[in-house]
Amino acid sequence: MVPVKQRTLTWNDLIELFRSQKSWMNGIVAALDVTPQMAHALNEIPESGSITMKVLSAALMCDASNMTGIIDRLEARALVERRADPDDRRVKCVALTPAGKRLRKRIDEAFNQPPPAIAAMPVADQRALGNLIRQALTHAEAQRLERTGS
Amino acid sequence: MVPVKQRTLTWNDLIELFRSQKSWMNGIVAALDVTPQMAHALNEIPESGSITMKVLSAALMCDASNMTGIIDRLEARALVERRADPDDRRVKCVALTPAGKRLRKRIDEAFNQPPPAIAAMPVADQRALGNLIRQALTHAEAQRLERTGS
DNA sequence: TATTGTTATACTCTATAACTATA
DNA sequence: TATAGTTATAGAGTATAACAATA
Repeated sequence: MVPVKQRTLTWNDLIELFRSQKSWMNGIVAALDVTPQMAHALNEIPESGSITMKVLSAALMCDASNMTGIIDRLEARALVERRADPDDRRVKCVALTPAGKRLRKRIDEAFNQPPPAIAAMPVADQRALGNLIRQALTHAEAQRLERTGS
Repeated sequence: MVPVKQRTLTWNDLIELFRSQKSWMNGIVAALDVTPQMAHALNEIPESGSITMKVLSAALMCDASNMTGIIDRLEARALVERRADPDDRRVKCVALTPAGKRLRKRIDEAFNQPPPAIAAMPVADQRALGNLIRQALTHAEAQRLERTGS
């Protein structure tokens, strides 16, 4: 009877799981012929309508200059298009093209699956894990608001 | 009474948590004046003794040519040193310098803490999460062996 | 003056291919 | 021939600073 370790979840545990599943995820995005960041950006652009560069770079938590490059690459692939904002001519609105919408849907489906290491667990554990992680996400969001919105 | 969502853990949940905690982690490694990959490499080099470039690149799941660059940067900072392997002159052994050992210890302590979003949860939940994630890690390792060792 | 987005620049990380030196 | 590591190269992501257009 091996005693179960009763330790809290550390950053090391989390990053180790993330790294172990990275090649699975890289394979999925590579098969769709995009990079992880391009996939993330596509996922943040609404199915219909548009999003500004500023909001997009906040969602990807990267610098605005960085966002320019990622959207450049998506635009070169005709997956998105930049539009002028009629109300404020400084602002650029990014919208999905039909091809972008199709790709976004495929990415969305792939990323809403459990990664292989999770899928190998009993379903009850997968659910317990899902509930706990989503609870952690609410704390993360609250802490983010505390940092930025004070 | 809001019903709790009973969904399994998806890749989207996991990556969202990871991204939300990334700036916290980036802050820690930046304060220690290393990049995340440099920190990871330092953590894989044993406290005493050495590790070969090949084993190191397998641990970081990156190409060998990539490993050369990361170790170059650590060596330029005098945190590690390359030694010749007396048994096989093709092999390079990487070992920590005294400064590397000190830094490795600080990294190890930082990464064995729960990230802020986890630390905000009740300790019982943190432990449950730790046990479930470490269970997932054993599945990940089994799947890795299945892929490579068959 | 402040804000949105871009350009210029520099560095890290990433992989592939060609190479050196061993085995 | 095969393996360990490096170099050369190219592309992607990252941040900072300077800039243009607009508010």
